[in-house]
Amino acid sequence: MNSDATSAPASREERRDALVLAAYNQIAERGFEGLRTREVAAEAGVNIATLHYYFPTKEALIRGVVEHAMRRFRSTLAPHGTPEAQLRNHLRAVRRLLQDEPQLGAVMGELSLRSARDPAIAHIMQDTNEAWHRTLRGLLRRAAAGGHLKPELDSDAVAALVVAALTSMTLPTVSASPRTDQALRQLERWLGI
Amino acid sequence: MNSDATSAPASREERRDALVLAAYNQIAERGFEGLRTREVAAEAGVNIATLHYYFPTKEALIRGVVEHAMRRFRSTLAPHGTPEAQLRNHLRAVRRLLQDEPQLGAVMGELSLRSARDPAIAHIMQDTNEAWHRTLRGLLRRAAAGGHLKPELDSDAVAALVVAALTSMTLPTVSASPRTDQALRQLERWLGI
Amino acid sequence: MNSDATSAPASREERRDALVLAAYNQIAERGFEGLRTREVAAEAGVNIATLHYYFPTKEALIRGVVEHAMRRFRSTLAPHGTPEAQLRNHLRAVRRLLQDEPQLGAVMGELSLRSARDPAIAHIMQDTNEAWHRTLRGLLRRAAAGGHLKPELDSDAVAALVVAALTSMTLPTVSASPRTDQALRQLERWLGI
Amino acid sequence: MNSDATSAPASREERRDALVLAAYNQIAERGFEGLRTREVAAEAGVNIATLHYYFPTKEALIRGVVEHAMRRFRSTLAPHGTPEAQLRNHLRAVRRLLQDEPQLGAVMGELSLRSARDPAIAHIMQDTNEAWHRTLRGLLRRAAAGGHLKPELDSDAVAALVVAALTSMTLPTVSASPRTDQALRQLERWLGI
DNA sequence: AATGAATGAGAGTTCATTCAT
DNA sequence: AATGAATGAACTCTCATTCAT
Repeated sequence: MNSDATSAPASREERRDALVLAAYNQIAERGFEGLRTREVAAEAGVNIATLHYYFPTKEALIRGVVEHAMRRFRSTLAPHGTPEAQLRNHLRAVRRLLQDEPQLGAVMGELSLRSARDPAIAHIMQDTNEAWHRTLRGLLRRAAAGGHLKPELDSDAVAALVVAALTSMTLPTVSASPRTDQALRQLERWLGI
Repeated sequence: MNSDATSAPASREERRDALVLAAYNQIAERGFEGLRTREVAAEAGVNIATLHYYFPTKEALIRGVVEHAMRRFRSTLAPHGTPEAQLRNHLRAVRRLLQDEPQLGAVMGELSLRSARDPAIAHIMQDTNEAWHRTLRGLLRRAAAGGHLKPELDSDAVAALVVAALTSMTLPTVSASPRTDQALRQLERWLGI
Repeated sequence: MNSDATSAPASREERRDALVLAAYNQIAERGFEGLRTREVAAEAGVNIATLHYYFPTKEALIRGVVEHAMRRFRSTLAPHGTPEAQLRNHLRAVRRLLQDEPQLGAVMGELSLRSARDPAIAHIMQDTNEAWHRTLRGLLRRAAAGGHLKPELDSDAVAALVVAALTSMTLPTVSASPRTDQALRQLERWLGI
Repeated sequence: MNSDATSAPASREERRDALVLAAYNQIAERGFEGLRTREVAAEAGVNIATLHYYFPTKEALIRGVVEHAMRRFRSTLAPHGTPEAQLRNHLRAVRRLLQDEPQLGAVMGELSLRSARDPAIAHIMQDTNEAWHRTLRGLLRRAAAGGHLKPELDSDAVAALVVAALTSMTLPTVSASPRTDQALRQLERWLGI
């Protein structure tokens, strides 16, 4: 619950964001299964009718959450440094992001499952995944060209494997395991970074 | 819809199984979000009250689905042959299972996410994952001991990575990608199998 | 409110009818504007969910009311005796029906207005009106053929005027006027019956 | 939608009238059942809060509509010429008015039904009807006195019948019928005008 | 004089569960 | 063992109205 009597009056954008964030947290905590508009409104400190003033339907609110999660996740995709360093940093950044903000993993997992039933989400997730894959493949190729990576690697296949390994960490079953860090380090060893 | 007027009268066990299977399919198709007991009963060809005769609550029915999914999944964990062959076969068997019975992946994904909220499911999923991990680690060790695997590999870490990679395939985002097979082949290459 | 603790258990058909009757009374009392499913359920002595067990939507319930009102009204259209007597009896029967069961007039008025927005209702009302018109025209012709009516009358036009005059009595503005009976008697005088 | 950016700034009275007219049109189109203040405000090109500045409640707005409709209708009641001509003209004027401005019939019908629940409306409608009746009766008497009408007619009863017949034309069921004009002509024939 | 933002009360509808038979 | 009927609680969404500016 967020109702802070001393907080400054929220602007239009801030209130929208607060609602999206509340929904984001609710989805992380209870899944789409347990997402209740009244709960979201309460957590944002507003009346249920106010929620509908900003988002005409629950679906519209969910689209807001999708955008938020994607923006949040894409922030990890813009590294700098040498390609090898970027690769290593990227693996660790994703891992850290999912650890520091466990909601993101949960929401991404929920969205991934929902994409099987919701073409709009499927499309967005696919786009994001494609961008992610291309970024990784680019890094792998440049690292190989610079002689800092075993040249026999198929950059497409490796990129796909890295995406898969990192994606699996959005699932509690995997991310809760104490061996997940070992798995990532093994990946780094194989990549030689 | 399963109501076959000419079918033999269903035994207690058969009816229970039919209900579990109907629920399993419903979860695969609509997620926990869209699981409706009435729909399950209808698909099993019985009245909603009959469902509650076999499963007092929706939760009880879900526990039945969990058992079913786990049994289904564990069946892939019992390979034979040389350790290297078992390893390779296992990777392919999991891949094939998820392709042939897409419901299993969907349900496993749903269960994985739900385990964050449901300790009972979390416990079962963890047990299954532990068993899976131990099986893989054993194979890796025996393969290494037989000289059929690069000896410098940390079998614990590799097993974790394999589990992660295969688990990621329960998510539509990954399993729908055309590069998933390449990723698996890359894994085989690194393992040297 | 109808909840009679000593009443016999209602059969499927009885309960349906009770709900339709409750809705019919509510529409008469408060108009479509004030029709509330919860109120209807309460008047029929059942839970709101039970109402939806019998009628999936409010619209379905309204269709039930339309049928009921039409059946109720058509019952007046089957007279017997000589054509002149039938005519006279019909005028009086309609008048009496609307006086004894003021709900019917109110509901018919509501339906008439709603037919401007609801093609299904428009169709039903039109059919009923056509049947009514034909019945009256038939009576007028037979009465004229028997020499009991001024032969110069245009039976089509007269029938239309009778329908209009009687229909106007569904409006409270008209039916509440103390001169409505005089108007009907004037009509009889002109018809010579 | 009426928002004309180039129009002169509306005066207090004009804005009030615009809102009443918008409400009048909405009632004609959707009935009291579908009357929404937001829709009215939008059609008048103002904010919903502005509507409440002019009309504190929805009821107040409706009273405004009642006045407007009554004024509109009464305009037909002031004929001139010989009594017979006035009578004939009146019948035709009402018919034409309802054809040219179908909203008026719809609104009058809605008001008539509402008068059963709303004493204020009932009172106004009754007054209007009384005035109408007296006007017609006066015309009938003068026409009879002038020898232009069958003298045996009961002017009170005939006036009531004329009012009833014309009132019925506010109902779509009647006014939509192609025989309404015939009915009116039959009335004229009987009156001998 | 006018508005964007907010809300309380309540609408129709859904759903897991229960009960009498 | 099986069901039709019934329900309490809760859901998303709507609407007339209010309030600060």
